[in-house]
Amino acid sequence: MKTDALLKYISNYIDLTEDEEQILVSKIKYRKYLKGQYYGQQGDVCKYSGFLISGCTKMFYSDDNGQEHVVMFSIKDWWTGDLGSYISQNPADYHVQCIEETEVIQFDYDKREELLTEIPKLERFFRIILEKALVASQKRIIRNFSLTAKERYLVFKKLYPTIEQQIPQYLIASYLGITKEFLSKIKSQLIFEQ
Amino acid sequence: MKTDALLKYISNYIDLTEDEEQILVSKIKYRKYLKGQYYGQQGDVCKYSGFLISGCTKMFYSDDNGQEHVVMFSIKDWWTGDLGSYISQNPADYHVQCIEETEVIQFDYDKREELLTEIPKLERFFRIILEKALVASQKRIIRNFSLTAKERYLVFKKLYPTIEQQIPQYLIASYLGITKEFLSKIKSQLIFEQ
DNA sequence: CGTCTATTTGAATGTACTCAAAAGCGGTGG
DNA sequence: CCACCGCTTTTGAGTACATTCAAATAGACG
Repeated sequence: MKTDALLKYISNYIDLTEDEEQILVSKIKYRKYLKGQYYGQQGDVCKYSGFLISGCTKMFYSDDNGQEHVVMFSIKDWWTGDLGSYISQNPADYHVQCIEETEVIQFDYDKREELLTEIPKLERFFRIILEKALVASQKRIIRNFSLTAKERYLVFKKLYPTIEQQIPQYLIASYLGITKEFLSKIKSQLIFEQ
Repeated sequence: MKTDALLKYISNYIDLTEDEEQILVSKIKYRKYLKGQYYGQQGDVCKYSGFLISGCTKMFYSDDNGQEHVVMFSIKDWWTGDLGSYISQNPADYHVQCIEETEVIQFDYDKREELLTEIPKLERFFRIILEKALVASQKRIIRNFSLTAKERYLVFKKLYPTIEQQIPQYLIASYLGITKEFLSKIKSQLIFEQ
């Protein structure tokens, strides 16, 4: 089943009975997106929070100069969608686009609310993963401040070794907060140093 | 009561019965810290998550060059302590220090676990505030990338108009990811522009 | 093979940093 | 009330890290 990956992931944090798993499965849906397809757009309300089964998405922001800034990538066993828009049901600040063919399990906003009421244990599940996500986000802020671009790139490679193979370099540059040209220079410098 | 501020804050998100409020109050404790006092240290396990009643704390990181980087400030109606250390009960990455006399309501790690078991509704409360915190953290990442130092300073002033009066300038510079000298230059430039 | 997109390279520029020194400012004591 | 101390902020010169813009090169796909 397509939902197995999600159930297994949840079981790392809480124990669901078979009945509860059935209720859960009845309120979520599987969906496949093509490469390049938008999961959600800046300005639209984010209707679904998505759990990735396979593939990769980028969440990004287009600034006033038309420049794109990648906020985050999502891969297998992580979540996608503009969380701020999802929880408030207000227009999204970010675009979310699939970098490759991507399979997700979707939580409709209303359905998730129902689920949280019917299976209060899920509150605990989301609370725990949000704590972890917040910690990771804070660490990223610190890295952006205290490390040079080169160091940030090396940390990125260590933290997410698989992502680098999945996506073009200019997106990594954007995620790291530098230009694609400069990342290219960093890489050639690293080769030279060896 | 010193705990009223917390109860009122919680009531924005969930409804507790009087019994539940009593259980809650029985498991938390009030504490006052002096200016300059450490709430927690890098390397030590963060034992208490703290809800601020008054005052101000900074969470910061000392990098390899001995430079300090402010990760966040906490003021009234927000939380303090190294969350990553608290949730994992591993040594903290950050120092947390009181910038002025500060009153907090403390959640001991074990007591909070008990509370979450006895009052499952609290899972919901924490889930909701964590969602908001994560969204804010992501927005900060984007601001750091897409805005210049000057713009970041102006946004900071708008978002947290009260903090600027509470703390020295060099801490704001650190929070913004710039040197104190450069923030000083930005300010003189802004005065000149008017 | 040609086209489109992604990456690399180089020169000029800019934003923010370092280091050093001076000025401001609040508190304490004579 | 003034002088002095410690701490914070300001100013300036020189520098470094990263950007912009332009052009060349490399890769992927039909």
